[in-house]
Amino acid sequence: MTAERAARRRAVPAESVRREEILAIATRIFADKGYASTTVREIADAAGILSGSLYHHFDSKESMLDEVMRAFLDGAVDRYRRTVTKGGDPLGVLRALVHDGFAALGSNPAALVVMINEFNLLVQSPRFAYLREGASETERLWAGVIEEGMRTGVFRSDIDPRMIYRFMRDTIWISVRWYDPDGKNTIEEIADFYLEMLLDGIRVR
Amino acid sequence: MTAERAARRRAVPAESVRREEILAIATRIFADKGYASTTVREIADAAGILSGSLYHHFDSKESMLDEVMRAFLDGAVDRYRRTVTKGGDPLGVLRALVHDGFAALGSNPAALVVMINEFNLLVQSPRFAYLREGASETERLWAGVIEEGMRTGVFRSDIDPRMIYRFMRDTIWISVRWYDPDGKNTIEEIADFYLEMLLDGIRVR
DNA sequence: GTCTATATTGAGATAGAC
DNA sequence: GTCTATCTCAATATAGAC
Repeated sequence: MTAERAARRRAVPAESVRREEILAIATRIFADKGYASTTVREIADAAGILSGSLYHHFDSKESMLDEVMRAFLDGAVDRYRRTVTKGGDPLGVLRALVHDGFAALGSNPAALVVMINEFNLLVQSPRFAYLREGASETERLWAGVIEEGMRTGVFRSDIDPRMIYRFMRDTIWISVRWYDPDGKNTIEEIADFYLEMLLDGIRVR
Repeated sequence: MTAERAARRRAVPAESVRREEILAIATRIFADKGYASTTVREIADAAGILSGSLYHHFDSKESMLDEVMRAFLDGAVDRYRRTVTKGGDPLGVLRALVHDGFAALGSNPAALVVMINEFNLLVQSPRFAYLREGASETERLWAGVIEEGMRTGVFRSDIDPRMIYRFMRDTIWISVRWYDPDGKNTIEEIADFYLEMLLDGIRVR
């Protein structure tokens, strides 16, 4: 009942296909120009309607951003949770997590660009507090696997596991800035290149 | 004479200490809130003056951003150029470049945050075309060293050198988001941790 | 679900006094 | 070098017709 009441508070049911179209358009423009520099008029233009008509679908410009971020973060954290719950040897689980991260990137690059660009600004606002929670849970899941690998002697333990986690998270996420879906490497190949580099390094021994 | 004429075209000589103070303040606020979401009134407030008075020092809000980015990028590229010109074995040069990158980060974290956050938006504007040139020269310098290392058999050559470069550049730059100048690790220590990870990997063999 | 028309606010920037 | 006062424009959002 709570969900039903929440849905009624919106301008229109969340399942509308038109709504999803507009949201995808908005995400792309947010990614290209930055959220603050995007005007509702631009979004409306790209959707082929007038700016006022947007407010039939959404409460505000901020609501659009909110939905995009929530959906993307939820999707990513879900993947990580499932992978860690499934369990296995730390090396295999870490490999799977890296592939999860790149898969989330590939599933909606524009949404990830927006999240990376706006994260620091948004976590300061109460409305976007869930971003901090999602980031915390992700760190717990990833760092836990790295620590277990250190305990069982699979990973070297002379570097702070949380620092390793941060370097990994940032490296994977930020690659969305140069990743080209139509380029010569698939997202899985890039994930494997990264894993090669991460696990064995670039030096010949 | 050209430089003198250019200086006169500005509102006030570029050497003014007050000017540099205001620029540092603006940089910090740009980094915290994003350039587009920062108002000239906020900058003026933080500087203890009224917004109109800013225009005695700067032509526009965009001019402030321009000066910050230009100074930071020039400083970084200068370091890289010097290091590569000095030469040496590829492994040593790459180590030095990584330390250069982290040193640039440490020299002005706020400016780097602004550059990372606004880069994609700004390179689209003619005024900020120099960003693209700086990025290109950096890529040429770094990728050249990596390629030489591959030729001489120091680095593995089964991964595209430009992909290695991108992963490295992004990983170093983006760490400014969690780097804490008052934290327990110095910027040199973080650089060494990163080099350990990059060169030999995290897997025990 | 979209349009017309408009209310309202807040932004960057300027002119001239001190 | 800063302040007072203000211009001008563009942005989000709303109300009601179709």
